[in-house]
Parts: sequence; structure tokens; C-alpha cells
Amino acid sequence: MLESIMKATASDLRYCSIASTLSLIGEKWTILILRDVFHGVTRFDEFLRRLECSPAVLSARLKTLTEAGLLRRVGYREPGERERFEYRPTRAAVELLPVLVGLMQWGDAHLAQNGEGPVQIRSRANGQLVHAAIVDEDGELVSPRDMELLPVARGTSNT
Amino acid sequence: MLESIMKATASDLRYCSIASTLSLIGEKWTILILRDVFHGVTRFDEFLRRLECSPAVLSARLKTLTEAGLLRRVGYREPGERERFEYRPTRAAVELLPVLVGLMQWGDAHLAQNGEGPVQIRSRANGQLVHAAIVDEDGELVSPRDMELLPVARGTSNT
DNA sequence: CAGTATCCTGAACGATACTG
DNA sequence: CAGTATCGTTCAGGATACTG
Repeated sequence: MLESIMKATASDLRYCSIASTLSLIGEKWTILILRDVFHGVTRFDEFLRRLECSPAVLSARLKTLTEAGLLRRVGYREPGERERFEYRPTRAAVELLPVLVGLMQWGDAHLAQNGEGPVQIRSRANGQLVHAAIVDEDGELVSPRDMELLPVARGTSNT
Repeated sequence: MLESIMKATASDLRYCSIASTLSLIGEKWTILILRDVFHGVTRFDEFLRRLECSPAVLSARLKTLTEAGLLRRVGYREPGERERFEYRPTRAAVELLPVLVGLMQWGDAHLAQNGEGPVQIRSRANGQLVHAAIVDEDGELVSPRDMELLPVARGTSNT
């Protein structure tokens, strides 16, 4: 039943956007940094305490994420201190939320002891639990079996 | 504006479901294998050709994914041949689709040349493009700023 | 506090040869 | 065809010391 959800002609998947995105954020700590950013963490020291990774790795990942436009460095200065920086999510980072929420809910459902994890995400509007889903342009839910995968011709027909 | 999307008390994130899920499927080739599975790839040799990874790595990942319940091995036998196996996605794998679609659309939007990737996913019902989103229990879209993150007490209050 | 520099280890990966 | 076995390498990451 499931094998026919998507059936592609052999489009060139080496240029696949999944692979591209993973090459940017697929390293071990990167998504966890983003997770903490959405938890409100902004400062180097706090990332370090919560992630328990090495400062060198943290520094490198923050730099990559900043250069990629997922975080922006915002200067601040406590009175009498030198300028320091906070790391805040950009709109591009927010657009990764479905991925983060999707990873979380999958782990909740399949890896947590009783099917629920240590964190819930609710809508402020009505208190309902939220979840990642696939929707069409009208916002209507699309079932996996109704999804059709289409390779996009590129650089062949026009000029 | 964005920093307050979620604001958590310091719940213990080492047991975070995002981290758990990533520890299972966060290795370099795993998600790309799943991608190909949803493209209809089922056989070892075809994975190998499309992924261009080493057979040892492929074998190990297929095993992990099968043991984790994301793929199932289905025997088949061509007449006169010995039994061989196909790898097909389980329901648990289908539940990862929002993650895959989310990764793809983020790459399309932020890494592809002209904002579109080599593959489109459309709804068979109405031909519309689909995308990963965050919805509430009624299926209504939830904006990131309306999301509220709540730590779940565990093992403290009852008994 | 907010990082950078250095050294080291291990694991993931690539290449390749081999097997039923 | 569908894998397993072996070997070598590279690179991410851990530990730790250091700097403005």
C-alpha cells in the first residue's frame, strides 16, 4: 500500500533539497542548537550548559548557522561591560519549525516510554496540542497516499 | 519578536524526543534512504546506485531502519531464483513524512537557485502543491508565535 | 562571559574484495 | 543480485587550556 505514495521518474536526486538541507544542518549538534534557540536560549554559555558539547564545536556551529542566515548575532552591552552577542532565530529558522516539531512528535510516539515526551507544544489560541502535518495550499490536510511526486524539468526546454 | 515563540522552564532536554529521534535517524545516509524509499525504491542494488554510498553503510542503515520499525523486509522470489528481499516503508516511516517534506521545502526556499527544487509534491485530490506545516487538533494552521511550549511533569505528582 | 586554540580519539565513511 | 568483510582515512567531536 505504501510503496506507491510517491513514484518518481529517475530525476537527479543528487541535487535533492533534502540532501542540501541536511548538508547544512545535518551535523550532530546543529538541530539541537536550533531547538534550544526556540526554547529561548540566546547566549553562548547557556547553550554550552544545556547541550554539554565542547565550546569549539558550539562556536563552529553558531558560526555556520549565522552565516547560513538561520541565526543573527545581536549585540548588547551590559553597563560597564564590553559588547557581547546573543543569537536569535531568523525567519528562515522559524521555517524549520515543522521539521523540529515533526522530529519531536515522532520521537514522542515511537521512542518515549508511554508515547509522550517531556515537552508539549500547544496553541495559545485554543490550548490544543499542535503537530506537524502536510497540507495543501488551502491549508487542508493531505493524506500521504494522496501525495504525488513530480520531477521538475530544468534547463531543457527553454533556450 | 521571535525569541519568545517558546519559553520553557529548564526541563531536562537530554531526554528530548528530538535528540532521541536524531540519534536513530540522524546519521548521514539514513534520511536519504528514507527519501528513496518514498520514491519507490525497494531493492538493495537500486539504493546503492542512487545513493552512491558504500554497500557496507547501506547494509548497516537498512538493518537499523528495519530493527527500528521504519522499514520492513518483504521476501519475494523470482521464478527459479532464491528468495530475496525488498524494503518497504512502514506506517512509522510514513509518520516521518512531515520531516522529509519540511527539509525539502526549506532547501527549495533557501538553497535552490530560484527557490524551487528538482521535485514538487502535489495533492492528487486537487493538484495543489503541498507543504509541511504546524496545525492544531482541528487541522487549523498555527502560527509560530502562537505556539507555547510546556514541560510535562513526570513521575512527581501521582503516587 | 564569550569565545579561540590545540590535541587527541573514535566512529562514520569510502573503497574494494569477496560470498551464496 | 544482495549483501558481508576488511582496511584505511577523514573528520566530527571530546577534553582542556587559554584569551580579551
